[in-house]
Amino acid sequence: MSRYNPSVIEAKWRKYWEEHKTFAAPRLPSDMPNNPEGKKAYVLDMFPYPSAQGLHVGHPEGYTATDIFCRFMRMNGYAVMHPMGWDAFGLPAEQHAKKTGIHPRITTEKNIANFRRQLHALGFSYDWDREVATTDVDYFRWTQRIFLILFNAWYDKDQKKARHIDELPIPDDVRAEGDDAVRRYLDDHRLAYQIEAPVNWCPELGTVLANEEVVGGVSERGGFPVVRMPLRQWMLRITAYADRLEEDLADLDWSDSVKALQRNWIGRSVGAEVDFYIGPQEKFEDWKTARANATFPRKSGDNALRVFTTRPDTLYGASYMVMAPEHPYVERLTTAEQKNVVEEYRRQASFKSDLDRTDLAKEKTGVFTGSYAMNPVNGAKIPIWIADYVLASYGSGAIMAVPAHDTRDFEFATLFNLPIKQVVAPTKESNASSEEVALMKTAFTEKGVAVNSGEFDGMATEDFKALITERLEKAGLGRKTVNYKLRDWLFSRQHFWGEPFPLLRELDEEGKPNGVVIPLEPSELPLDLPQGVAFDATKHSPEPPLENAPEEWLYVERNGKKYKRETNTMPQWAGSCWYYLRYLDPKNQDNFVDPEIEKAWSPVDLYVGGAEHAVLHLLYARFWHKVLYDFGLVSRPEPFQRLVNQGMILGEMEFTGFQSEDGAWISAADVDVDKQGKAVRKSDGAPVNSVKLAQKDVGKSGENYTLAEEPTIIVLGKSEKMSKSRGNVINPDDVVAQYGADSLRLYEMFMGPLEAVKPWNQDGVNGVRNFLDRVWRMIISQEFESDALNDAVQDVEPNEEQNRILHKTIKAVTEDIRNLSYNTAIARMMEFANFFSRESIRPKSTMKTFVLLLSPFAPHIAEELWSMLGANQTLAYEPWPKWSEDAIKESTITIPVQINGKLRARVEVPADADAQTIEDAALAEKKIAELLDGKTIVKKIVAPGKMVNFVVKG
RNA sequence: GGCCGAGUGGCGGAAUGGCAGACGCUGGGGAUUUAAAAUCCCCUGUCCUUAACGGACGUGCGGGUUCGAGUCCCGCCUCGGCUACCA
Repeated sequence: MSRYNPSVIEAKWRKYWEEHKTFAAPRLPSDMPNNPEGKKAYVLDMFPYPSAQGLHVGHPEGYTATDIFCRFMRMNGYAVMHPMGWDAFGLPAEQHAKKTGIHPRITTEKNIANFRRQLHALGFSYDWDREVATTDVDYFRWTQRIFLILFNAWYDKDQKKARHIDELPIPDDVRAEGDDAVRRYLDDHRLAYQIEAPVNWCPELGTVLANEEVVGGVSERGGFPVVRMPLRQWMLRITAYADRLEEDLADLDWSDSVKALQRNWIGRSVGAEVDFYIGPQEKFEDWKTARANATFPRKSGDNALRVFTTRPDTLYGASYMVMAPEHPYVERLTTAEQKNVVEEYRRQASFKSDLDRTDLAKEKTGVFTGSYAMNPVNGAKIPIWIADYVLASYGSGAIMAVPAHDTRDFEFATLFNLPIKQVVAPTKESNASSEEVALMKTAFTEKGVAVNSGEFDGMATEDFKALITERLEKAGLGRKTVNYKLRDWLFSRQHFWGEPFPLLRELDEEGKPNGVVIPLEPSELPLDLPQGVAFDATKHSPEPPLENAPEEWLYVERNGKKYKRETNTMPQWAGSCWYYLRYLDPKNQDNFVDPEIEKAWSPVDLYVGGAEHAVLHLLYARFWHKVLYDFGLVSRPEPFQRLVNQGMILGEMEFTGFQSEDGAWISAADVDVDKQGKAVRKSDGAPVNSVKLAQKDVGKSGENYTLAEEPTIIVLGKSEKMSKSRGNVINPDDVVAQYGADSLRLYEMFMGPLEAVKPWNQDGVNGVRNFLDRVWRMIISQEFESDALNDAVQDVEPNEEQNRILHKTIKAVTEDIRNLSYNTAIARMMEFANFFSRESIRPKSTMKTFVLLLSPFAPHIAEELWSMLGANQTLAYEPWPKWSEDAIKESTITIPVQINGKLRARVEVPADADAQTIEDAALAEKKIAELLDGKTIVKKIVAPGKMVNFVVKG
């Protein structure tokens, strides 16, 4: 074997690693030989959804990055936990079942087998004995167990932690009402609770869709109509953890941008709740007196409409109020004259999807209820409207509108001719033009100084906010409140292919659920999905498919009572909320993870995955983890210490030119897109054809790409997301077949920084393959069918220069791996290979060290070269090479000499030369002397070891 | 609209405030070869200039700080991602 042949050596080494269980992680880090203090690295990839399409080049990007890190850490003596598994529940398998009748489990297992084969082919150092799939009954048994923990928990706001529901104090008045009231009270406080919530039902697809699967009122896939209808749903009380989820971000090694994303999503805002009086006008003063003698009530009561505002300082400017169309007070507050319009408006609003309602392009809408409220601070009588720009699900579902200082209210008030009253004046520091503000041309939303606010005039916004909140609180009219954008988590899906809820719903004599829900005992788990459920493509109701489960599964009798199983299933997120724990102890039959093992390996030291999971998955998993933490089931409050998002890999750069019907080129600058999304000529709207161009036909002029032949014709050059429809998808299997897995791994890491978005370039794969070929030739003899080392590889000590280059390479590669700067690490190794390929004597020890450096990146070729260099076992646990600073030091260095900051010459000086020596050398340089002749040196800057700069005059 | 990120050769990209463009791709030239593949060597930011040399300009735009700015500060522009009436 004289030529580098990846297909042979890659298969060989994969087999070796598998047979020797080279990458098996020990039960505990300290179980590993020579690791008494239990140094460990838990390195985790976001596990994939095993789609029918198979692996995509985006997957190996993150997986290679973590694999390199793992291999590096092993060689540094760490016990490494590096598992892989499958996030295998999901709608595609269920849709496939509807079309073909094939059970989702069969489809899923087939897809997993394909993914597993593809990942194996890339030589990742996973401990495959720890593989889990969220669809395994033995796995979701514990997902169900954790759900029971949530179900049996309430959140104690004082202790700021979850506690068992048995410890929830029951108020006396509730207890007095009897067992049923107590039961309802408990259910209202559980971390898992039920509500009626609208779902997106798509009759055509026969399924309920998530909000993100509905675009513009139709399904994302297929474009079928979607209707919203209320359905009983399970919710998880993630909002109880909002503050902790936000605060605990501080200690995590995550990028600021992901932290910011999570903070925005949680959306904490501090403000005040304020009650506006809506009772009979003559009783206003009585009401105020009553309120002043009591504390601010938990609920507003029938005589008041509660609002949330972050700007209580603008209370004097409230000129109307708005309720969400779904607000419970709407009916009561609608007068007889307004009844018809209000009802019609509510009906229209109910048809609109969340997306339609938030379509900002659209004008605001709303109707007057006919009623008025009284401003608690000045008794002003203001009209109450309903409008869908106010959301029922945020704050109290109603607002006080201050059009002078809120852009949305301003728009609405302008449209409906409602009064606009200025109560905040801009200061000198304000960005807004005071002229525009004075002319009421725009809302002034910044901080400023109070005006038209009675006794508070002249106060700065922040001071006024604090003061008025305090006054309102004393008067029983309001209180300081914190609100979150984060909503509770809708945790049920009307799908078959998900974890069944371990819950039973009690039935009354007529066989209807009576509202009592009891959990299964842990000993009754797992609750598997039933056999023999027909996959019906023509489902006519949004009821869950499990409603059609066989009766022996669906109905249960217990203590003489009849129960029906919960037929909703859990969302796909559920399984991914805790998989990192199961990997640690995947076969445990008594617990989801042994606490000793959990404690030893936690937390995940490095977690790598796509940015699309920066919010939901990570927030949900952190939430579950904190619940487990509150119950002492995990040892740390946060699961993922360091997080890195790999950037997306785009398709190859594509050039597009435009031609008119007669074949004449049209510059892209003269092409427009018409309403149908078709390209047309700007001047006359004539149709235009897009033509794909080869790179050689394209040139560049200034900022623009142009036709090489006709530089006046501008063409478009762009890299797009890979997609089947665009036809620019790269299949990793093909790349492996053509170049080898090591080349694919190396290329993906060489493309650029891990976190950057980068376009694919097939020639680049060829480039790294050339590098591996060169490394091979550097060490292995090129003689036909020879297995020998290259004659240049000899058992000698490296000379000084060779040694310096070796140590520089060790240092650079080591530091780059620590920073995950793999692209530059590879560049340094290329320089090494370029240098040593030209050396006629290549010390064997140097070659061996280099092979170790290369091994995390290209493990197959490295193992092969390692064995050719004389080893008889894997290099996976060889000590990582160390560098010596002394070896790197050069005796002389070249220093740039600048005059007025411009490079004019270079001088050679001893590496440790002091400032004076360097200055003298610079002044002695012929060219510098010439340039300085006749000039006055105003200043000399000498940075020893770096540079010299003379500032001159004249 | 808000938040985040990015603008450096033909392309991907490199550069603790100190020699801009490492490394790779592409393109060009040469060596080797009967020829090709493979391999090896040289050149490859723009402009001016030379026999050789040499010089000017150059990191999206405009300012600033500094002896010195791709890097720091202020103001813009463009592109990408996320988010979207959250009171």
